Amino acid sequence: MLTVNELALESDTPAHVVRYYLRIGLIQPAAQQENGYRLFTSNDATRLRFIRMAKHLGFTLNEIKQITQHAELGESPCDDVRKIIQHRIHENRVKIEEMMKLQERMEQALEQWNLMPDGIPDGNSVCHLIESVEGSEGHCHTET
Amino acid sequence: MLTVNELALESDTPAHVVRYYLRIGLIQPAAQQENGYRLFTSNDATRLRFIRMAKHLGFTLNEIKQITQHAELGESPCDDVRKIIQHRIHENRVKIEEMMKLQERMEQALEQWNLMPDGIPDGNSVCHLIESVEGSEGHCHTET
DNA sequence: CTTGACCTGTGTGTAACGCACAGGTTGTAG
DNA sequence: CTACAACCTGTGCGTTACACACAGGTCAAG
Repeated sequence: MLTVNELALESDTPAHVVRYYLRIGLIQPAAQQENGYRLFTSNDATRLRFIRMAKHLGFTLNEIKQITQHAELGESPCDDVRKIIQHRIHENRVKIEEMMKLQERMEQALEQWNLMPDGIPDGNSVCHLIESVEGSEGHCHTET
Repeated sequence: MLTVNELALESDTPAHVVRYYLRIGLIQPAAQQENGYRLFTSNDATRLRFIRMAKHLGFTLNEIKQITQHAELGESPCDDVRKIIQHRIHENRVKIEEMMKLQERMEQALEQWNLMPDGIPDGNSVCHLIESVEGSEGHCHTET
């Protein structure tokens, strides 16, 4: 039987992360000591390693929870796994594009500001640098 | 004097976002009705539009708070603004790179899985697809 | 006066931890 | 056997930027 710390070492996971996973019910202790300390088997270490793999692949903890619950019932989670990854690939592509647009906006702004002096704010203006950025009035919506 | 809803319309900001900004003290009501309703001036609409501009440029709400507080005291926030953007540009570049690596991992996995059938989980394995992914054991750390 | 539509402030939930705290445990020295 | 320090334990709260729900208030129409 392993303590939280030992399980953390065994599964190459920070101990506070193990405790967090316990808290949200992603893993459960196999037993409990009289003083409240939680105990685990090497099986739990295997599961934790699985969780880290899945996270590394972009699965959320909730999705991982679903997957392990399916697996626990003997149902194959593979179909869901494929669907989730496909969805995540699309999602991630959109996010990356958004961040690249932001990157461009920031770089353009910084370059533009190189030619501008600092200013003292007055009633009309908070920071003339930010207010000078082009296109800050034209856009309108943000997708989820 | 404007109500929350009118301020939201005036500044092109969703009303629930205005309420959130009020909650965290990013904006303050100019006055208050007897029934607790908060009231604003057109100056507040200007400030809200500034906030939206800054957000669009990648500033966090906390940073915007600092900036407006500086401006309120008559100090120029421009120097901080330049520093923050520089920092954010670097940060964002790192994040984008991480997300592109994740994208590659996900795409490689999905392709690899095309050749694999679904599997029924047993005691040793939760999902053989995820467990089959290469390199899921080799890495070790994540930066903040 | 009532009905209905709309608006109000506020409590809570989200993702995935990070940090802090009070108390428990273990090892070593005296 | 005791004193003390180092470490470990569970848990509460804070983080970001909202989204949603809810009970109650306001306003115009009829």
